[in-house]
Amino acid sequence: MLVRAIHEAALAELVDVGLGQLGMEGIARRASTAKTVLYRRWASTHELVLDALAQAHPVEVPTPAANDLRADLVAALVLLTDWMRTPAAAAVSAILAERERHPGLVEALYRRVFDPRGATFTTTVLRHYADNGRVDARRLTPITTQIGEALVFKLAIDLGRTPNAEEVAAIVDEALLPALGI
Amino acid sequence: MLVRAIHEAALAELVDVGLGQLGMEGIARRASTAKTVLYRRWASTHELVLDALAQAHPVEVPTPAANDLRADLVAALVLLTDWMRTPAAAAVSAILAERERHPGLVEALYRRVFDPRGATFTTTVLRHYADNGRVDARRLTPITTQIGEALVFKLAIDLGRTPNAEEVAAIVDEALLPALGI
DNA sequence: GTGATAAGATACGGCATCGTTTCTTGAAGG
DNA sequence: CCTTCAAGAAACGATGCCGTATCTTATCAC
Repeated sequence: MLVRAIHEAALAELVDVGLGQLGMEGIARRASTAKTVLYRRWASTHELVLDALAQAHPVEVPTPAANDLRADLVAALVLLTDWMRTPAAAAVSAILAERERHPGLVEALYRRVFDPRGATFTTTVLRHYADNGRVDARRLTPITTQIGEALVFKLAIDLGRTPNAEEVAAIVDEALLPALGI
Repeated sequence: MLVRAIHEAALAELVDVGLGQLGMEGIARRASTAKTVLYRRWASTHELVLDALAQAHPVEVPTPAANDLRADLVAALVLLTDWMRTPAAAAVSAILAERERHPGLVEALYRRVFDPRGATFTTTVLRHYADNGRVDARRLTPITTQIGEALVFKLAIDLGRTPNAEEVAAIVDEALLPALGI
């Protein structure tokens, strides 16, 4: 489908040249179409990108097994790293990087893409175990629920690549579980 | 001094328009000088920005008191949040955001600005206490030494502002100290 | 006072993108 | 077969940045 090709081209172009250099001309080139076609449908590159992200494959949701906290946490964070390797994630990070310069775009991104998709990765797991009494609910603070994601992001920045399964396991063992009192 | 004004203008312009839109023309406008002056000294906007960052005020170094681990960790992270509020930090984040698109620039940034400045914030403190035997040295892994910084960055992203002293203290109490076995 | 140097202003041709307009091509539906 | 509508191609004037060249002005050293 034409629209699908344009969506993919928009995200790929965004990742390649960055939000600051993103233009209809470049997207049209990459999609092998004419920019007339783009202007007929979208008023700006920002709207086009938001549309592309809204149509992108949704993120998988962790399904806790309820009897192995450590494995469920690792699985949730591996889901996160898997998503981080998708083109959509690269596009999202290119947008979030420019939060200061385009606050409206970031806000629209949350409203149209993220908010309709519930909670974050480890939070889903942690709430599940807290409901079962296997984790002290008082330990679930705005800090502790972010440890896993925070370290995944930090390692991704420092290493220049997304953490692998062993590194994710180390995050769970060395940082997350201790903070839960385990 | 003229060069100083140009350096400040370069960083301010970078933060305002982003690395993708950064141009000599804009920097010259902001510094109230002529393009000619810039081209006489610097070959590209990237070199100019690197120069500006190398000249920027260096980051303060934590000085552990050696008898209060918690207070020293909080102080180290507060130093980090203080630095994050400087124009230089905003410029650095604008550059790191485009790591994928300008790897050479990021590499030069590390080589010319960061590497000459030793270790990170909490690491300095943690190594100090490990040397004194007050912290189990085996607990100092590539993961645990990054917990503080990782959560400061994550909170900064999620909140859209740099964490305050109470939030930093919560990071230390709820995540960092437990991971150290305390 | 004179000479040297850099700041600063202006203009240049070249080029790319902007958003729009016009026209051609092509495929589907009746 | 023929009509219709969107895709696609090409060109438009406008704008702005590129990097350079030219010329004037201001500030020093001597």
